[in-house]
Amino acid sequence: MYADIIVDITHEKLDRIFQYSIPSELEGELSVGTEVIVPFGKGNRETRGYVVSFSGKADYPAEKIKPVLKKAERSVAIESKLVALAAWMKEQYGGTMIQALKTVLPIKRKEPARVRRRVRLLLDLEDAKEKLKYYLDKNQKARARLLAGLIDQPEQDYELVTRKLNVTLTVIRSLEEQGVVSLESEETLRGSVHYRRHKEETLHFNEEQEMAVSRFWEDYRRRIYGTYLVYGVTGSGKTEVYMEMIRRVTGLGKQAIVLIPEIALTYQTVLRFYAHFGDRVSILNSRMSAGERYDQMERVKRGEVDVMIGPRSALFTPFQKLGLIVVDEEHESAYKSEQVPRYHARETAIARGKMEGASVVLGSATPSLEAFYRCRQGKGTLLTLTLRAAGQKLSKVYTVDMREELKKGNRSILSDRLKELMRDRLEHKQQIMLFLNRRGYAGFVSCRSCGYVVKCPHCDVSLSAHKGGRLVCHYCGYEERAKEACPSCGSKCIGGFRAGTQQIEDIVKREFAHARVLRMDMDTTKRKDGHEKILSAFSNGEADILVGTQMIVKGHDFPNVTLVGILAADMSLYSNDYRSGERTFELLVQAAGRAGRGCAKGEAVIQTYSPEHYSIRMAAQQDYEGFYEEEMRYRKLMGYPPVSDLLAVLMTGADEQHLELAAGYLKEFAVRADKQKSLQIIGPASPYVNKVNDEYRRVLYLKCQRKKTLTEIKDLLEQYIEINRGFDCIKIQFDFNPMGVF
DNA sequence: AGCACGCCGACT
DNA sequence: GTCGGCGTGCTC
Repeated sequence: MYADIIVDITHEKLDRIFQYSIPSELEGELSVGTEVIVPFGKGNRETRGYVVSFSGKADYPAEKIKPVLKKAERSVAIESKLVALAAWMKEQYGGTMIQALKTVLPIKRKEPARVRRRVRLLLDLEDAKEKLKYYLDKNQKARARLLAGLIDQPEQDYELVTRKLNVTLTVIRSLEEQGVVSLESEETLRGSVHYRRHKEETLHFNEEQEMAVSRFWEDYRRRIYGTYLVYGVTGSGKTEVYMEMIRRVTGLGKQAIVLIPEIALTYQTVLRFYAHFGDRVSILNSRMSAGERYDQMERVKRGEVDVMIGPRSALFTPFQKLGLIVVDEEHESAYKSEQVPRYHARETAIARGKMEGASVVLGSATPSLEAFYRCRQGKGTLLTLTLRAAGQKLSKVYTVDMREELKKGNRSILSDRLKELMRDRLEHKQQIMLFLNRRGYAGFVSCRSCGYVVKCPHCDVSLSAHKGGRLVCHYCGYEERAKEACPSCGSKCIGGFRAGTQQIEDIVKREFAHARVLRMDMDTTKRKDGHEKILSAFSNGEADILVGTQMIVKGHDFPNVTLVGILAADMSLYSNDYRSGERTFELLVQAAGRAGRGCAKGEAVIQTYSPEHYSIRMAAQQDYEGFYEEEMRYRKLMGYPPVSDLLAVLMTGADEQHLELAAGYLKEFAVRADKQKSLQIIGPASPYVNKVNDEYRRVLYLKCQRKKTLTEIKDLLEQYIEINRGFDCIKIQFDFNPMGVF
């Protein structure tokens, strides 16, 4: 038995497995995640390492394998807790332990900007020149190079010096010993905000909010650390509830993590947290460089931070005494990682909470079926907020059947009802949002005469028209110039089929000549801060109408918006995706919730071709539980999550026939491995996007009532793939309860 | 990252 | 010959 160990995570060259034997006194003492001390390198330096897995045979000359020295002290336990979480993630979501560790541990990359190591000349010019002459005389080239460089500029960056002057650390060290130079490392931790808290802002609660907090606190005081779902309609003041919970938990000397989907982190929210917790708050976002993130984590380790706010990666903040994890907008698909391990931050938060004795609070106006189901099963406590905090009414929602509009002879993309309401709002100087649900519908280019669609030569998807006559593949980045004529039939009638925001903007401008219209989509937010700029412009009343895609729906408060138009509600409904009903409902309710956040009452118009569909019906009534019941019936019938668990096995390979064959073998193996016949196996099938980057793709779905069985089968598949030569040139990824179908 | 090894010019 | 600087490659 050998222990596979990763040493000293901080260096990329050593980021691989080293095998060690296990001495008899440590037998049975080690497990995956244990932090150990091992002898490493020529001098058998004592080095920190983590047990990552165990193997029966050595992949390395057995006589060269050294034994593990000892277990590391428990003192630096944060890391080993996170390693244990990584082990859980690996087990749950597949992939290698290294991949899991990399997502969990903050890796100190070669970041010149961070630990600025500087080399400084200690001698004055005279002495230095003399010394230089001496080195040149003695033909000590490297030393001379370094010194000459420093005479030129007496203080330089370590990275720069080593690279440009081609000297190694050894040279700098020897000059340091001679007192010629000094090597200094100054620590500048960026990203720490200096914010003076003026006064403790007092929170005002209504009865429901009060109830939610005290229900949570009753448990917490009795050391019951559970999972809670704050189900609160838009505007019911969930953030205040979180803040009060955090205030109480941090009051006990514990720390809290707040996860937010990237897009929902508004400046207003940030300020509120600062106002409350001052510079004990730290904020992470995905635009930060690796160095900046590392700095934040350093501050945490020094105990300078109590509250960490950020996207899913903030979940791995190395707090000593983690007391609470909040997952805001828990239903958001951004919480599912797109990279291996494809973890879901909600599930992983619950796992971490259990491991470290922290409570987990999920929050949403449209909870995921997973979260609500969890409460129904008694694995979580439901805390409901039905009232808008400032006492406003919920928006009134109209559904317009667009088929009827067509019968009436209205061919416009705007229904009569919507136009009428828009006119009214413009008269009253109130603002309007028009939302286009355009998922999976990104302006492809086709021939009007023969129907030819321009596709990417490397991927099985159509190219999207971008500004400046470019056609771009969204999967691999391939680009070509827009075509003048159809390559298939030669017709000149080829062009972008763009029922997009731009078209709507034009129509609106034509219909309402005096209205000021702002558009927000991929094109207009490309530039840095484009997103923020447009939103703040709209917020300041610089426009009457905001036209946009999903991004205008998330998390922003515009008090003067009293009308929301949803132009094509069912566009996301008819994909073959088992989550499409849920996603449509979510989107509609969130969009409708944007209206009437101020004092005036809000209205929303849902335009649809399928008003009878339960997702749309229930959204119009803003009836979450009604939707939940309907949707759960469907999931139960089909055996989809959260009733059953679903494991997608995604296989990619350059040779389609070989891939087909391998996929078939894998399925047969799965059938054989499923001893109790409790699995339902679907496929292998060609996914919707059949080819990406010249690699073909196949997908196999495994459904099972018991999650455990599924992870066991996943382990067996991983083993089978590793042993079998036939899978050498095929990449396999597991996706546990995927966000959609492939 | 840190350490040893081996190459190469310089000095006894 | 041998000493010391310097680049290179390896670490279970």
